[in-house]
Amino acid sequence: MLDIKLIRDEPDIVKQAILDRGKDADVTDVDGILELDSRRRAILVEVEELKRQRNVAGEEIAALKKKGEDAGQIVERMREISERIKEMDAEVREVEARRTELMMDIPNIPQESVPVGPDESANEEVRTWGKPPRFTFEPRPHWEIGEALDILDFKRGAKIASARFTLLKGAAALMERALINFMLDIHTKEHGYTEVFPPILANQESFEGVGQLPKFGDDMYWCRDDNLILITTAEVPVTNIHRGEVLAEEELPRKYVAYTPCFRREAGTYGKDVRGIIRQHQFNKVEMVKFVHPDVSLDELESLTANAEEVLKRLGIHYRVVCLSTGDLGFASSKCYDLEVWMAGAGEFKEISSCSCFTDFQARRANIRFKPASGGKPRFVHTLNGSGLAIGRTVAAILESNQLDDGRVVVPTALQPYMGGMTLIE
RNA sequence: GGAGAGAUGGCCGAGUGGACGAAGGCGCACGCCUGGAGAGCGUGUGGGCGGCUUAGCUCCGUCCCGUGGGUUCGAAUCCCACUCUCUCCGCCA
Repeated sequence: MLDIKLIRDEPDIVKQAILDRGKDADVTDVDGILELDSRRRAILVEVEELKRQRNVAGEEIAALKKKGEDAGQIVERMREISERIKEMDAEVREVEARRTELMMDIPNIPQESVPVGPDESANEEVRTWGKPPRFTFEPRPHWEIGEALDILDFKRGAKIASARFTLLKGAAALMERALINFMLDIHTKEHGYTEVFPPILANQESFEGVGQLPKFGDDMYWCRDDNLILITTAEVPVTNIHRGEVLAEEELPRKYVAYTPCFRREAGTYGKDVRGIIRQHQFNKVEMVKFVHPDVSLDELESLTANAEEVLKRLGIHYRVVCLSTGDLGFASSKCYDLEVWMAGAGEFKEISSCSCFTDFQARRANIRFKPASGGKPRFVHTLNGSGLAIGRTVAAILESNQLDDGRVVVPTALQPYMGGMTLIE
């Protein structure tokens, strides 16, 4: 959520941001908010004056009664005022609710350094690492490799659950587990993150706190009987660790890393990535989340991205870093780098991590603040998060990058200790 | 799932329908005291919204005692619903 003061003072900046983002655009909402906001304040001034009168009268009544005198007249007068207050309070509540509703749908303001453009075609490649592997044969996509090795079983995954669920067997299951440990170890032991294992179901407030509700409920699995939702990413529970809290400035930055399964209905992606394990309803992910001081959030985005990149470097997988354009930027994000890994079999780059700075957008929704060390009022922290990395896609990338002409797959050296010394999948 | 208890300021803890947001204590901050520290003494110690002024960090108002409603001229205090925590029983990885 944006600061109402920003919308008041700089409505044109907000409108421009909405236009730059393209698709969610409805600039008239800003005017609607401004109107409701001034209505709200006008009523507030009036009703607070009435409340003041009520408080004064209350003291008078108490004093009169103490003296044993009759306060009937004042009471009678106050009865009317109270009635009026009740009406106006309800009005304020209603106006406020409508204002908040509109505000919840306004996306974050992109950073100035974010390229302006309508969609992913305007994204900017920031850097690349490594080179695409060369083959003396036609490299195959991971689903062919996986089925041939009998480690990816799509048919049975579908039988057990539905399409876009995959049964991992043998070396694939082992690699999945190994990658989780491998990544967690890097981030906890070398990058200074604290490991957490959060609830995999979260309530509605938690989803609202990170900006996934009310807008994107269609993509979630709801347990309606219990009013809980399967998390779409660890960002949801981990960011909400500090919902409603005031941290000490000295506690910043707070850095967490979590492995969790993630669940997405992938509504509206029919026909996209239908083969393989790129787009699944259930997938594993290691996620980094940071709570930082507002002054350093963009630096923290760079280091967060570097932390994610480190995993790919250790695994020796070719990738590039892309700065998303305004049109491709997530709703809550002010700046975002995607790490795209080279899928040797498919011959294209695929997103494997998304590292975002949300400035105070999530913190305002989730009410996460810090107390400045120099004193003064609490301020909103800035939040960031990034995958480090999506596990399934990493498996796919390894299978495709490290395949041999006979169908076997070389286990990356760095991962071998995590797979019981296995060097080759055959 | 059944039965019961409870939710007050950073923490502990009192609280009557009407007294700067609330006794007391702890903690914390500043000051005094001290050669220094401690003790002691003194002062202070939350947040949201809004107004004025256009920035007072020591202005004014309003709201906040789990959350949301209700009763009342007035509610932390009475009523209702919900949420959470704790104890016991049952079931269970």
